[in-house]
Amino acid sequence: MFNTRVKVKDLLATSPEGQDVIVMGWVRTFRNNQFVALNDGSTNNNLQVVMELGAYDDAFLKRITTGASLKVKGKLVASLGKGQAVEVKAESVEILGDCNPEKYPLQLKNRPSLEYLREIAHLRFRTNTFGAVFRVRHMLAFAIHKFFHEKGFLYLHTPIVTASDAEGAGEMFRVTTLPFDNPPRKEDGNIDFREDFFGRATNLTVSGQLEGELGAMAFSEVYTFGPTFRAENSNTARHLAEFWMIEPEMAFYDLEDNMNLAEEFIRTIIRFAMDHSREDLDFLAQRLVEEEKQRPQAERSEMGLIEKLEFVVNNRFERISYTEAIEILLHSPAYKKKKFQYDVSWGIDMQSEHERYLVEKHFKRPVIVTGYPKHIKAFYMRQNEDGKTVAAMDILAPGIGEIVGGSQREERLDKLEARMKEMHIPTEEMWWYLDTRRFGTVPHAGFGLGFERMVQFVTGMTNIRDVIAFPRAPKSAEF
RNA sequence: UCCUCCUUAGCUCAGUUGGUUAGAGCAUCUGACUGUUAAUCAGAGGGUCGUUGGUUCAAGUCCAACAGGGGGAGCCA
Repeated sequence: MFNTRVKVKDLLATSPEGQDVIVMGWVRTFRNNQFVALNDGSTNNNLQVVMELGAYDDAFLKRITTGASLKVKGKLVASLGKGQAVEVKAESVEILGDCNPEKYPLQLKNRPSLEYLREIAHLRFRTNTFGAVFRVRHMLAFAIHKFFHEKGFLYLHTPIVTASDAEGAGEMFRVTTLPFDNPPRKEDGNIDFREDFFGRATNLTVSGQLEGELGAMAFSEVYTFGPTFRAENSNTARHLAEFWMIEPEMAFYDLEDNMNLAEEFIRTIIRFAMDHSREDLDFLAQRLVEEEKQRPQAERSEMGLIEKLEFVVNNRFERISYTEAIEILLHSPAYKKKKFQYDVSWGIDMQSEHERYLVEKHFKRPVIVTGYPKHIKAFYMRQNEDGKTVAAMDILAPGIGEIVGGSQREERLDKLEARMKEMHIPTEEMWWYLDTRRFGTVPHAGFGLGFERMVQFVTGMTNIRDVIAFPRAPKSAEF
């Protein structure tokens, strides 16, 4: 019976002919004991419900407070007021849930800060900003599945709990059922994980890539899209301990195929969000304009949010080699004026300041950098003929830095094993991974994309904790 | 983890060279008004100044430690 209701978004797009409607939602504001701005999360726009003066007693009217939930039956009519095209003339109003205004922490007229809203993350979805952010997040997630599905990729669910093999992607969260106070120990004093639930040490996954490669060796093209965990003590606006990552892995792809896919992927999902979440993106763009007004002129961005997204959708990404990137940095005015804090030379792992210079100052667009020195990259990346570099590619985006990291994988067993030994990665434990190179190996490639960074880029939100529903970060796991 | 800044009413913020009873706007409450659009108008209540310790005749104000948060860096997605 609740499903006889019509969503606010649909009502606002309906031509008013006095038809009977049922609408439910939460009160945003209540003016003049007559006008309820009702919101149900389907859009940031509120539906105006008009309650006839004198038709309700005072005690009832006092219960219609910001945050209270209502069921309204009435007629959809053309609005007499100027702020909206349609409104509902109420015939009955039922309060589904009261909301004590003296205790309700979300009084929207107070313009609460993002930091405050983070402390009430269970309620922040009811704000326009977070309403828009999470609808856009949803639209991007949907676009991602749509993109890969239409290309014939198989959605592979890689495990959340993994054995502690050397994947080398960062600090891990341990998964165990052993007692903390007195765990079983081996003779040498170390904890005996043979006694643990899985009979070995296990952790939360830091990447689904290796398992993704196994899938690609049968299905040709797969992708994973799931939660990923890093126990790094990172306190920044672009790191989380729990985040969502998209990792496609493709057989019969070389590095160029990989770049082409990554670029098409990014462009396609942004286009999709612009086509299907335009209202929310316009709202977020306006929010950014207001935010920028608080900043000094020099720190303001050159492009608005919509312009920036249009630009990315309509322009090719710049593609340069690592060696060219170093050359550009060495010949840059910033380098000559000693503006960089960290020195530049071939072989360095580029710092944030270097990446930002390339993306934001030199090219002013997303940049794909390829051919990194092998000593700063992972063991599984395909070694180039020069003996110094690997077939890696990073996509750097304005404002957030590295958004994609990928490579063509080393498919040659001898080269891969030699590299693993050099990097002290135990080949015995990785027998299952090496089997793909033993039995019908093929050239293949893939990349990883941090979903929250993508959402940041599209929504313009500067703190990653504001684009995930319940952020997990050092010293922070409320809700 | 490092550097730096911040923490005053429910929220956003003022608070002078340390000085008597800590302020504003909004929110909330009471009343007025009633086609409003962040409604408007009048009035009221609301504070252990993050915590602990120190300096001083006197601390919101100075010092230290700790906690939480912002910005930047490292690690990375």
